Amino acid sequence: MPERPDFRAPKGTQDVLPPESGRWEALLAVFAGLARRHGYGLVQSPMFEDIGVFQRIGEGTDVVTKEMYDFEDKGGRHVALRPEGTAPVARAYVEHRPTTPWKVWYATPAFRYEQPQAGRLRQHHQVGVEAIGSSDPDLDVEVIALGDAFLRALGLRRFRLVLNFMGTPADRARYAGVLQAWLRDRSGQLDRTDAEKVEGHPLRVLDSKHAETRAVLADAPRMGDALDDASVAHGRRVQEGLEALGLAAELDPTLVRGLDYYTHTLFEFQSDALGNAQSTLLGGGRYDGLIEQLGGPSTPGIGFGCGIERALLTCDAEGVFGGDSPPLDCFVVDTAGGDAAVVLTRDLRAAGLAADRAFDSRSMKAQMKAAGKSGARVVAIVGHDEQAAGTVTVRDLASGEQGQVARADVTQHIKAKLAEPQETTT
RNA sequence: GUGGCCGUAGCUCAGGUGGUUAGAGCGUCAGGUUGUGGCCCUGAAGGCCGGGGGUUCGAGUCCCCUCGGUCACCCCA
Repeated sequence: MPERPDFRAPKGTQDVLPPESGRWEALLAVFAGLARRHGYGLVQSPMFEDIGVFQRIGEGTDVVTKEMYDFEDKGGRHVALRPEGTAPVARAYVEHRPTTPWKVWYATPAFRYEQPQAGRLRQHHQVGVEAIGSSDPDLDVEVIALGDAFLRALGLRRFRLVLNFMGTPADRARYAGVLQAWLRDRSGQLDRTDAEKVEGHPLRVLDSKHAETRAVLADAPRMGDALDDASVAHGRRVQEGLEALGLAAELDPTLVRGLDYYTHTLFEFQSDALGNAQSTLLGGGRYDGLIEQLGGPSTPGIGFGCGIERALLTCDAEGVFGGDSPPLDCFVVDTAGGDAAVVLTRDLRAAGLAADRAFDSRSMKAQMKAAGKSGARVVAIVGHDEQAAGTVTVRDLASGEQGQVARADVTQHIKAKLAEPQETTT
């Protein structure tokens, strides 16, 4: 006996099917609309890049060093599936040199080889924006406000905006050195896993969850003290702008993000709806050195990414952004066979209506059941009687009223009927 | 990558201490109404009990391995 195949979606991936996928369509439409109104255009770039594109941006990060899906293609090129959305856009900017400020948005899968759990997948999806070519703090404010507007448009309310400022790459390096020296002297008091980070990534120790470490950190040197005057002014202007828009932000000097390229403004929208482990809904920041690292001229940039699965999970937790798919306008029931249903359904659709029908010559009762389940407002019945008389029976599913309409007038009649306020009786 | 918990029809689940043909609700299909949905009634289909190995006269129930999910760590969206 041959083994029966038993294929499943790969570990850490999932199929999104109707009706759940209706929420994806809606979410994407919300994001696309907001991006357009903010002056951002869509960018579509490859799902994989030369692995160097990603290695350049995160030499010390887990996302790049441990979690990448990389492989050699048949031509011997070492490529990687994108683990995040910013680097490919930055690479495209360097390649094409569009005029600045270049404001773009994307919706993309992202791949990371990690241990999956709810809200953390090996293939997840993000919507995001990037704005390249301006260091104006007002742009930071615009990007953050766009993130806020998006979450609110989904109906989310129970989230908070957390901010930090890293300063210039030089500020950041200086602070990392100071912090590292300070932590070295106290490595015995830190949690063991945190102590191991001191040499490689001292900044990572900052957002530790371990109580021992947090106690030590209480009087560690602050990042804010390491910033130069211009960096301080940038941060202040961002905070003023957010305030002018009525956006409450909480400054957290221990906020550190997983990609190493951030400078100046760093931000996250967090929700505790999913528990601590997956609290970040949307995160981003400025990356003023990134374009240069990818071979372009020194060019500032800022952006964010938002995880779609996580956003939807958070919507569930808050009981918002439900998945009511738009109902059908008309369902065609056919008991006579022949071309009547084929042609009528086409005509309804051509007239701009959402129309569907039953197949497989099912009984009228079964077809009516399907019509009811479809949520259609009206049913158009074509049977022997109608075909003989050159008419169609049009039934209003909510009221149960029905009548004969001349075949030539059906689409007009149904359109007019749909324009009437919906019956609520019976 | 490490550790805990879980894995029975499409879905949600029930199946004391191992014992004959593995059950329910919902969903699906058909009939009750030979051209009329929702409610109701009747019936049917649908299970390598995640997979493999072992213990046993006998395993959905016990043991081992494995795959998947989930939670925590880690990391992050």
